[in-house]
Amino acid sequence: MTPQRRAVAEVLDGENVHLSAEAVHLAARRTLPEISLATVYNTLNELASMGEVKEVSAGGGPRLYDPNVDNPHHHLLCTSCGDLRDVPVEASGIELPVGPVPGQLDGFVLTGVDVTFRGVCPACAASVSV
Amino acid sequence: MTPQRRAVAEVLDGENVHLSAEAVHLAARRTLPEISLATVYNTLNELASMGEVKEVSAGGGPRLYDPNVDNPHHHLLCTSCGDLRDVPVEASGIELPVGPVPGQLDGFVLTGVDVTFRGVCPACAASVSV
DNA sequence: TTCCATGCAAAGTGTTTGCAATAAT
DNA sequence: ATTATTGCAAACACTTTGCATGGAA
Repeated sequence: MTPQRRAVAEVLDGENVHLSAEAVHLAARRTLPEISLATVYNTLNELASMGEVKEVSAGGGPRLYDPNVDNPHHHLLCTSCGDLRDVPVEASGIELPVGPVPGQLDGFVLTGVDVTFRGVCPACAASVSV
Repeated sequence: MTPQRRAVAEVLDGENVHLSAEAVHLAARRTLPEISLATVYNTLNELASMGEVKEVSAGGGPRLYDPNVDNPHHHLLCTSCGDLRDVPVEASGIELPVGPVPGQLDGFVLTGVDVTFRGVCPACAASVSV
């Protein structure tokens, strides 16, 4: 556990709006100014393969990193500014299949389901109408 | 309507496995060998903004293009080979909210919901176990 | 000493853009 | 003649990789 990894982990910890690698880099620099972007990428990839963090691809932009891996949740993407936040499952009107998913899926071995709501956040809606 | 656009449209038409821009380029070359990749990108972007095609971002890989914009459906992504195919809604065990979505979503104006199942396709499962 | 993580810079992917040549009205 | 579209190549955004350095066991 190096200072760099700790810095990256601290940035992610407790976030509910998900960050890009560059945003993580920026934030991590506040506590560790000499950390490099490559190290942030490497660390994020390690965290992802350890299952500490989940990579989510939002629209066409950069990959975002979601530290909330324990509570099942959906995502809410602002297609205007790219912000991606969590949505509690019970607020979404969608229920995930509880049991094993039906075999209709062509013999796939399923590992998960992602649900992403797309829309325009209040801030963007306001700035468009101005 | 130029030959290039027709070639791109023809490639996409009727596909149920979604293609990357490069795959579209490759396929379009079969009928129009001189078509350029840039034109494929331009055309795909136009089709997308006209609503004839939907861009979907699969994992970290290239963007994929989904010509099936009329029938609501989910997606099934093989995280091993990157293949993305349609799933009929009724085969998924997930029901999309029918009415207006609850106001719990922080005042977002919703434009859609994407549901993506992740898993490993039979072909990849077989080649892993070999 | 041995090892691994870092930082930098270069290379790699995927996508967009500037511009001259071309084709259509 | 005017306008829009193409192809090419260069630029661009994001991510990964190679390699020399430096710290920890």
